[in-house]
Amino acid sequence: MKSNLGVITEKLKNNKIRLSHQRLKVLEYLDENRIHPTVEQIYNALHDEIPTLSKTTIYNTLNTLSEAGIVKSLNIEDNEARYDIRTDEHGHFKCKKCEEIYDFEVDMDKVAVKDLEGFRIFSKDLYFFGICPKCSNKNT
Amino acid sequence: MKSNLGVITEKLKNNKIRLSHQRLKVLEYLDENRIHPTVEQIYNALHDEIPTLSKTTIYNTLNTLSEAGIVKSLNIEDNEARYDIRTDEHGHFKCKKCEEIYDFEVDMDKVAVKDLEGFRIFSKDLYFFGICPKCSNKNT
DNA sequence: TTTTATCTTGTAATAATTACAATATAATAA
DNA sequence: TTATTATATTGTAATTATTACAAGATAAAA
Repeated sequence: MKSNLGVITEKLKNNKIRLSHQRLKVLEYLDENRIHPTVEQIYNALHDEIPTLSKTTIYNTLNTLSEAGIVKSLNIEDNEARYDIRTDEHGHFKCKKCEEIYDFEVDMDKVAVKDLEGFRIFSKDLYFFGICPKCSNKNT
Repeated sequence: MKSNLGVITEKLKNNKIRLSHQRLKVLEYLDENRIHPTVEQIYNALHDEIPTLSKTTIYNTLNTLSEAGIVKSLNIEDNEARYDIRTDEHGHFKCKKCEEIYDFEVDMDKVAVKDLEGFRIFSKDLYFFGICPKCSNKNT
């Protein structure tokens, strides 16, 4: 499976963000692990390869990248941010049992929305909660 | 404007939750101040009236009430929970300028959702972000 | 290669939330 | 009403996520 390093560096260059080793590794990790990881998870995954890596760097990197619109930060429960390399409009389903987060396609324009005349809308977050098929089948 | 103390106590009794002074005050505050407040805001508002009130109590209360489905906790940005006494399905718009949160009506069933066959869905959170009309009109 | 602006790192600070034990209180029974 | 008891409240301390900051390191431009 070929990595998307080319696409990643291109995105950074377009946004005039320096191509540091750490930034590339964080983005590569997000690209290859579509699990909507927390900072902790990213840190644990990259720490072996980059022993000097600091958690502050991951926070700085993700803040820079979300401001540039290259990654999307998710505030889905638990007061711990998660990060998604997909920035196109889609929904997130979180399983209450296994805690896994699934992407799903959604047509936000079909949401019937009254009460928002005169509101300028920049972004839309849609979170569903429930039990995923895997956990539904694991019943006692 | 008559308060809904009757409705509130009824809800607690139905859920076998004790009618403590603190719980009633927190619920009354949420009912009369539809601003989706943080724990901090609730604490500041009630502290004058109940000088011994502890922040831990507010956390405990809100956790109990959300588990019972009497209030809804919102994870809308900033890693600081907000609380809503409305528990029916509706969306939340957060203004990026004034930080105010607005309710809006939404028909979630109209959201075209593929990819969720076999998923049992318990709840749906919809958050919009942008600029509210008040702030749009405050332009330079 | 040199320069310089910016990044990374480690530590310390901040902020939100929870754990816990002692005291207080609501609900129940007498 | 009073006594009992299970549960709630409180204050403090602990935990966890995130940010602030300054010194050293590095990517990009000259």
